[in-house]
Amino acid sequence: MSRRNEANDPDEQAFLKEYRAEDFPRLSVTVDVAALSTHDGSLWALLIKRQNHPFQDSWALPGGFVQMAESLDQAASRLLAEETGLKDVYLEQLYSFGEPQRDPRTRVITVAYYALVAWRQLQHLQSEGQTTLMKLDVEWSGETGGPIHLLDHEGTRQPIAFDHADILGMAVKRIRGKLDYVPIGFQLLLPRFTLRQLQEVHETILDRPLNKDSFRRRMLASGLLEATGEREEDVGHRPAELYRFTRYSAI
Amino acid sequence: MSRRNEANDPDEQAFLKEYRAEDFPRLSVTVDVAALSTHDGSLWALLIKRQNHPFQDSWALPGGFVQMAESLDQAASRLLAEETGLKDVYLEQLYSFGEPQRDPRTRVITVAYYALVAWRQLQHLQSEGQTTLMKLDVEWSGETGGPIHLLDHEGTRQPIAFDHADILGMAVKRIRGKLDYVPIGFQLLLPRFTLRQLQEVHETILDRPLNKDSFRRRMLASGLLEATGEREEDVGHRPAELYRFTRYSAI
DNA sequence: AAAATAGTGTCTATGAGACACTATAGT
DNA sequence: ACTATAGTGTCTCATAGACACTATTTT
Repeated sequence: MSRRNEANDPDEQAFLKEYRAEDFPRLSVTVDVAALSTHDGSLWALLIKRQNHPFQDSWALPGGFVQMAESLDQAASRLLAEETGLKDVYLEQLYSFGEPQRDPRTRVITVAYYALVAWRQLQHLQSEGQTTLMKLDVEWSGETGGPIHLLDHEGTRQPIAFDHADILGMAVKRIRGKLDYVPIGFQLLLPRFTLRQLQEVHETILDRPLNKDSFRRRMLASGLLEATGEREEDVGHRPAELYRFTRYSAI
Repeated sequence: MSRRNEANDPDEQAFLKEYRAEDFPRLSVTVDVAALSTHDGSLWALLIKRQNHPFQDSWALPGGFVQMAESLDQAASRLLAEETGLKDVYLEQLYSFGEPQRDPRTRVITVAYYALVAWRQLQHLQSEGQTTLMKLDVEWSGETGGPIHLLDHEGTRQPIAFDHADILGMAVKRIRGKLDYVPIGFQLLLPRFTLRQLQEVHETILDRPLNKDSFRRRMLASGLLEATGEREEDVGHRPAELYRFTRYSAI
């Protein structure tokens, strides 16, 4: 971040004293987080059932108001932790949504974030009734974009609050594009993983099969993987080598 | 956009009537636009000299407050037109900046946009004193990212207001990444252009030389170019074919 | 031994870079 | 004719996909 370079100008001090923030339009800013995971060949998102109007009983992303003294990143991290208990996950700003009527209560602009979480890290959350994991039904291929649908465990479509279907669609579009040149697949796996598991994560995100040989070569040539010398256990076939990410980001 | 699906629930109507927006934190939201162009092997940005504190006499991006009834995209388009006269340009949301102290007056979150404008379209603006074009000095290569510096026509560094050096840096990073798979180069050229001009735009954005043969093949194979049958004139060497973009976005 | 997946070696197709060559304008 | 750049043809090299083959575990 660049920093201010004229902080002690007395002229400026006088100006700031006279400045009245109320003279300019002020509106609400929220942060919403699309926390995504992969499991069983599908993308899943963490959602919260709305208890109140508007969109009562619809499903919404965890999120809330940005406080006056916190940055947007801090707000995203705080709100995700407060509403779902998730901490220390890969979190990145996605896009800001600001259609005037997106919230019927008042003008609210939301800065959307997405998080990538290993499925195993979500298992203990699933028991708590407040937050639920739901499968994403993406009707478009590639990076076309557009809203997605939510499917419950029986495969029934569930209603989504506000424009959160657009936010989730944007998150899917973003991670599909990013997967080609940034190793985000690791964020969806435990620290030690097999190449097959990594390939499954990629195939789930991209929603298309990948060539096994080429995928192996590409990953090993990337220099981002490190063989641990350990192997899978109890797998009913030849066990695969376990790898780790050499620059496993602590976040 | 998804739309609301429960608009006439009387219970919800009652709820909305009781809702008081003042009960929640409200802050200022602005939109800032990094309008970029290419010329003479460099990237240029459109800047406005600040007349008032804070950052008096520093250079700032065109921008301003989002009005209550307009979308973010509309605000970006309106503010760019109001402050620079530019209309109908390629405009896309970039990133939202919300460090608590980024504006010393009050808490302001800005949704940054970037615009791509052909150099020729900027020529008539240059005479007006209020807005100025300045060369971008990007100290990092590739998509590393980071703030940039402004250079005036004599090559002297100029001060940048707020965190606008970060916004400009983010814009450069974004268009470098996007150039590989989205044909944004056309936005920086007139409707008819030669392959050499298109290559120069790419080289300027990426800040590295590109292979001529490979570039030609790639562009012609993309299916996005259409030969017009016309040729350059008065060029002092064999004139090149003029091409047009087959899906020239009207925006 | 059978089943299942891990992992290797090799051939081929494709695209990028390099380079030599021809083409066509102005001077 | 000379200069400068446009545009073509071809060779090589790197990488992805395809496929055959071997390796190693559980049952």
